[in-house]
Amino acid sequence: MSADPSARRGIPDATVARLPEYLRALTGLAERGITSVSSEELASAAGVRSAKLRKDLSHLGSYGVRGVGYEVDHLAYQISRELGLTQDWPVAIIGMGNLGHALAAYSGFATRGFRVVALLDQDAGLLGQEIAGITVQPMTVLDELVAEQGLAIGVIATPAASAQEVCDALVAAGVRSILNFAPCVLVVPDDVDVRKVDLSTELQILAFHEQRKALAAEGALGAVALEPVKPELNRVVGR
Amino acid sequence: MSADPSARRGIPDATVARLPEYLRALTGLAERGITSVSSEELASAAGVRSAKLRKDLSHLGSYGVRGVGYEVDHLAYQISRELGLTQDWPVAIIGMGNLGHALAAYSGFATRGFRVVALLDQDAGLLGQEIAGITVQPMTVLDELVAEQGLAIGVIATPAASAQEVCDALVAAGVRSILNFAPCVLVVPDDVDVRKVDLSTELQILAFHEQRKALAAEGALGAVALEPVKPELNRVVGR
DNA sequence: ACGCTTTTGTGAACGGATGCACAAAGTCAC
DNA sequence: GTGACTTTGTGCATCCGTTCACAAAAGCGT
Repeated sequence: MSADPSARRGIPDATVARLPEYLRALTGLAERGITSVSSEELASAAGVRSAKLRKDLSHLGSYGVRGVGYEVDHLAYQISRELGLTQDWPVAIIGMGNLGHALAAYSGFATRGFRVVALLDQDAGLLGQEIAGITVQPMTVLDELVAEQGLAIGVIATPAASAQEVCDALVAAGVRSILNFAPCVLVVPDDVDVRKVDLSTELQILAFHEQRKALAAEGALGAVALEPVKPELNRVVGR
Repeated sequence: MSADPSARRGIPDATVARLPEYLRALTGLAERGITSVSSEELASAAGVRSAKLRKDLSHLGSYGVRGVGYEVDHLAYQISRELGLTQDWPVAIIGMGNLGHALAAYSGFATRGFRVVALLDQDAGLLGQEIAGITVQPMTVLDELVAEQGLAIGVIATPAASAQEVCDALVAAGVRSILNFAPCVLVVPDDVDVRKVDLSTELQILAFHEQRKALAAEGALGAVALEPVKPELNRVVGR
């Protein structure tokens, strides 16, 4: 309806994915006492091109001043609001193995906007144990957490074998946003969002590029080696 | 040069990012004794559309049989090879805090293709301690690791404040592939690949979508009440 | 041998994201 | 008030990735 540029029905996913980085950069600037920033400077701090930054920001409204730049606090607030960080989202972590344990203590949650309200595990042996000041509870409290605490986000840190089962329990309890650390594909209804964080996938992508670099170097040396001169350049590369 | 379809100069990044998932799906099928699979089945197991899967696979060559499908073992091998997993990549983890500790013990590395050869930390208090069977060493051994172990991949699990410093040390030692868990932008030369894994970014993206869902529900209920009042509500801050 | 069925591999259309270049809109100096 | 200067916001062209739809290729039954 409105011609308001913040007709936020359609902020591109690619833009949304970058907003947290912009917010982080702005927070850093604010801590250093900087109150105003140009798109060029902010883009550089966030690791993108200034044109991309400006286009991204234009999707949330017109918060800059031509000839001057952006007011750091104000822009940070606008991005926070757009991301829904002006409220605290209750989070539950399921699976208190190595990873879940680390996540419970990880400062990432300490960021304004999120609050760990529960640690859950299926293993009766861990129940009652206290981790990072929170008592580990059984999965059966999920319904209660959603109803009484407004639990909205579930973090799955279980082995892959139990991830789908845990996911189903979260969905059944009414959780519609899931962060999955288990290396597997989760099947969920359309109205549930799943984001996946996968260490071994990332390593494999790095390995692909690393291999390409190694092959390129080898190829370059090989080409030289084909020339009848300079045989001593044949060094072992990569491997 | 060659008209070989596996002219791998250009496998799209988007495709490379999905290959690990295909590989995982294939491994799962193989474990269940399945020897042949159609693009439809494999795509379903990997959570993508069959057309996308087929196009992705077509970038590495023509390994399917029309009217039949793909031979599981063979395709798994081809993807492994393309990803560079037929060799073991030496990995070092830097930063033995909560996260680094969990990563050292995490089974993600146990996947064929990677081998943790060192755990490093700048804190002298942790040196000599043994984690997951590996002794924590100081950063100064980096050069040695690259020269003698062929260290190729560095995993940064330090706080954001020291991440760039650690990154610079890795690059100086010759490491060209970095997986960064610290919530910050790393500046590196062009020939170095950095991939970032960031818990709080992922949570914030989820929060955005969660908020949108909440607003949509609210809007559906109270559309009449909310609509006329909205303009000028957000223009509070001057400068 | 031959047509019927299945499934791959891919050309072509489409849509979204990126980068470029510049007009519009503001500040600042005087 | 005016003109020079700075920086935003955005139309446009381009590129990359996804989806569609189908011809080509293989197996199978007769």
